[in-house]
Amino acid sequence: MIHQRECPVETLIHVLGGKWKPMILWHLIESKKRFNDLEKLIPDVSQKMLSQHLRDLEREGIVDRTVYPAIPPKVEYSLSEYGRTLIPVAEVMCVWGENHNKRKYEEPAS
Amino acid sequence: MIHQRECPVETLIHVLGGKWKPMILWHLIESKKRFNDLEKLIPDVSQKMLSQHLRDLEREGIVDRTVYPAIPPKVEYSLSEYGRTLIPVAEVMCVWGENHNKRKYEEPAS
DNA sequence: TCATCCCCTTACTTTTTAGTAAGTGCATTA
DNA sequence: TAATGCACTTACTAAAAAGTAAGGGGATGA
Repeated sequence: MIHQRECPVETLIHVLGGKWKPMILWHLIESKKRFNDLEKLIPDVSQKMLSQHLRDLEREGIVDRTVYPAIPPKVEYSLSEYGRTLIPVAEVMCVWGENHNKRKYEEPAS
Repeated sequence: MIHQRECPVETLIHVLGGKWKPMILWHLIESKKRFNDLEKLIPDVSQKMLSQHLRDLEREGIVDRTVYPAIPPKVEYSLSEYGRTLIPVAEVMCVWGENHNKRKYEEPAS
């Protein structure tokens, strides 16, 4: 039975690969956030992209969305239990990325 | 001194994020390959994308390109020493990605 | 009464990425 | 003489991702 639609590395890249997704997750690691909070924390993101990426992450099970029936609306986004399994992966990626940036921008002559 | 142009997770995604890059690297882990070999190993890639991705990876220092002055031309691509530092990162990504694919395609009811 | 707050969605445009098809150069092979 | 092999590049088209701007709905505060 073949269920694997793509290379697993690509799968992860697809999950994390939106322009703002790493930033969104970064902020959600710290604590749950409201839509408005994320807008302020990620100054250049548009509402459209923020909601699109949040929906993507929700669909993948990474992010939980909690709606409080109130007016004005209140919605909270948080990293799901499953989403937390991404943290160590992101850390490894981060270390490599940091080193790569250093290599590119700090030691161009090496 | 601020040299960091982007979030390091994005940096890595950018390096690995072309449609065929993970596949290219996967094949180069095993052994060096010629352009032609890669074309055969990755059946759906076009020559244009293959050479573009190889040039990207070369520019980032991941892949070494060796030209043998012969006719017909002979060019070999291999993972650089530096490129090998990506292997453990890719492994971690792979494990998460495999699990995610399983979750999506094998246990949709959970 | 009007603006404000919150959490979005929709329509449209621009930018980025990928795909398609054809062409290049030179030696060897048929 | 013509086709083949290798490693590409170029011009053009299509598809995907992102950006921009505007709207909506209903309570609350000025």
